Amino acid sequence: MSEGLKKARTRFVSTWGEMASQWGINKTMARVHALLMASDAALSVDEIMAALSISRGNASMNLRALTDWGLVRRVSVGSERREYFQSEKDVWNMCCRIARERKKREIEPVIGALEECLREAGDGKESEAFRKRTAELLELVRTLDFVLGKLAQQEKNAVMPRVLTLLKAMS
Amino acid sequence: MSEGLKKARTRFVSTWGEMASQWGINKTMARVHALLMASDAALSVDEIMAALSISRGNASMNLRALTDWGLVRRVSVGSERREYFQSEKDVWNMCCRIARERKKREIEPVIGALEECLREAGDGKESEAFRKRTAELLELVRTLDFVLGKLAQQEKNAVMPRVLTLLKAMS
DNA sequence: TCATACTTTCAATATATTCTGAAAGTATGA
DNA sequence: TCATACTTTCAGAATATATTGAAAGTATGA
Repeated sequence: MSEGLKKARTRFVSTWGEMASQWGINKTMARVHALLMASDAALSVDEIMAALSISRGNASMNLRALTDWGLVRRVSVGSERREYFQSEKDVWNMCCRIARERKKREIEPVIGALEECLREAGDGKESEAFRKRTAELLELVRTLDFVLGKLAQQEKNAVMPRVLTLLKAMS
Repeated sequence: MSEGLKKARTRFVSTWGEMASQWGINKTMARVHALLMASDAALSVDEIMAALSISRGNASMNLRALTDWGLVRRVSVGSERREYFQSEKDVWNMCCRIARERKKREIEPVIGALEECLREAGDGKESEAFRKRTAELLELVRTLDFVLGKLAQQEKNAVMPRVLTLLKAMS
C-alpha cells in the first residue's frame, strides 16, 4: 500500500476518534468504526487489535458496542470459524442509526426528567418562573426528539433532501 | 422556598449535567448553566459556589467558558463592585449559540481533516474505495455544517418553524 | 461427549479529565 | 499611588474513564 494511502487512513482513523470524543463517544470505539469504514474487506478481531494496538478485551467490548448501535455487522468468511466485522458502508444509514440510538438513549430520558421537574415544582406563584423556563426547554427538547425521530425513520432517508431544498431556498 | 421547588431545581441541575456529559460537555459547566437558567435573579460567584459545592477556581473557569460560548452574561448590580452572572433566558437563542460554537469548534476542523485525507490518499486505483467512502462522509459532514449554519444564523430563529412544518406534513 | 478455537468478562491498572485552593493578577476609588 | 475587594490561573490532588490480560464462557465439529 502506498505511503500516502497509509497516512491518509491513519489520519482518517484519528480524526474520527477525536471527533467522537468531543461528542461523548468512546475514542477507541470511534477508531474501530473508522478503521472498518476505511477498509473494504471485513476484518478479524486480531487484525483490528494489530491495526490500532489495542487489547483483545478492548476490541471485543468496542465491537460489541458498535454492533449494539447497529453500525457494525459480524460476518462469516467462507467456512472459517473466526468471525469478521464490517461496517455499515452507507453513510446516510449510519447517520440514521446514530440518530435513532441517541434519541432512545439520551433524549427520551431527558424528556422524562424534565416532565418530573415540572410535576415536582408544583403550581404555586413561587415556582412560576422556574416552570416557565422548564416548559420552554421541554418543548425544545421534544422538538429535537421529533426531528431526530424523523431523521431516523427511514433507511434510505427521504427527509434530508427535502429539508435541504427548503434551507437552500432560504439563502 | 417550598420543598418541591427545591427538589425540582436540584433535579433540573443534575439532569442538565448528566445530559451534557453524554454530549462531550463538562458536567460542572452544564450544572452552572442549569443553575443560572433555573434562577430568575443573577447570581454571584459565591452564590454559585455555595449552591453547587464547587471551588472558586472551578466556578471561575466554567463561568468563563460559558461566557465564551455566549450562554451566560456578566451583569453589574447597582453600585456593587462584585460581578453577577445570568444566563441567556431564551431557549432558542441558547440553541443557536450552541449550534454556532460547535460548528466552529468541531465541525469545521473535521471538514479540513477529511479534505486532507482525500489529498493524501492520492488518485491511484488502490485508494479508490477509500476515496469514495471519505468523499461521502465529507459530503455528510458538510451537509451537517450547512444545517447547523442555518440554525445558527438568526437570533430569533426563523428556520426551525418552517422545517417543522415540512416534517409534520410528511407524517 | 470432548478438545479445540475462538469470544467475553471483569478486577486491577493505567490514563485522562476535572477540581481545588493558594498565589498571582487586576480594577476601583480614596 | 496604594489598599482593598474582588477575579483568574495553574500545579498538584482527586476523581472518573478506559484499557489490559488472564480466567471464564461458548460454540463447533469430530
